[in-house]
Amino acid sequence: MKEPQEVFDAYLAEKNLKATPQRRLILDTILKQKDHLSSEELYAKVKARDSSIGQATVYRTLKLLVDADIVEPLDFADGVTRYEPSYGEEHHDHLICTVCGKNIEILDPTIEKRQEQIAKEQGFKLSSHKMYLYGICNDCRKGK
Amino acid sequence: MKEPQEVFDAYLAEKNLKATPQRRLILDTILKQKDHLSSEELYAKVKARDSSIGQATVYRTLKLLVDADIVEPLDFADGVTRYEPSYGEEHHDHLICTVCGKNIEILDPTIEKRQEQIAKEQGFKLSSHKMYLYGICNDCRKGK
DNA sequence: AGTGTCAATGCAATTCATTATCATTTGTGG
DNA sequence: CCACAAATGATAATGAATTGCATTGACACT
Repeated sequence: MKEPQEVFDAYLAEKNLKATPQRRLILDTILKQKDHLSSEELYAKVKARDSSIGQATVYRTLKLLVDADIVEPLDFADGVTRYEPSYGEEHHDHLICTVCGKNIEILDPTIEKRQEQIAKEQGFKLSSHKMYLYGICNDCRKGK
Repeated sequence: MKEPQEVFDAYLAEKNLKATPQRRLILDTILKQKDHLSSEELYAKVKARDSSIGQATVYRTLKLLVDADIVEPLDFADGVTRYEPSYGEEHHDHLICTVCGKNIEILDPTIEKRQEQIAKEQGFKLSSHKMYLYGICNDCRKGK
């Protein structure tokens, strides 16, 4: 499989956009991260490596990465959009603790299959889906 | 079954809050609406009936209605939160056409059950969930 | 009716994430 | 190496949502 960086370069070339050091650095920073980063957090990490980079560039690059299917936006219902690398990763959904913010990745074939089926029944060609389960985790329930 | 207005009154009474004409008017306006309204749109409709009502009151009342489980917030990923009456309605998810914006309400017991199960397996007490299926509807595929 | 209390309101101002503007700099294909 | 479109960083602007505040209103008790 191709490296994410190569995929990004190809995407940029195809769109007649430029491969700049900033863009490379931003992608590299996301890839190095296991967690789901908000653009704010990402900006902080990027800035630590090159303090001259501006917020706007981070936002702009994130958009490109999402469009290039290298990164996926997540909505944990706390007002900020988070991102995770998606290129080469298996699709998964999220189970989120609304108290501590902990989140667990889930993958359930039963659900995935039903989703496809439902869409077909309605005459839709499914292109993507989002599923978020919100709840309170064990620790937070005990911690009361 | 009780009327939504009664439920709201009961909720307000329990919380030592007041049943004001503005609040009643806002709830009434939502109930009269079949579509999913953003607070902006709701504000416009409310203002048409009583031009003295302020935006903030609409926001504040929506929060109360959500808390009272009379109304449910929806997130169609377009930056604005929409609301729909949920009291007395069966829970459902949404299948959205990314071309024309059409959205179909779906309800699938299989998925609902699996969601509960998954949460339990992870030690979570599920409080809510969101599931959105995005695709292209029959009409829009033909219309090409 | 008068008064005390406290929530509710409308307005304006504010917050916060995200986006647009713009002058300047920098890749990239020729 | 050049020309030029695209990218950048700084900053201003946007837009949804929230908050502060002075005023108003509702209700209970006298």
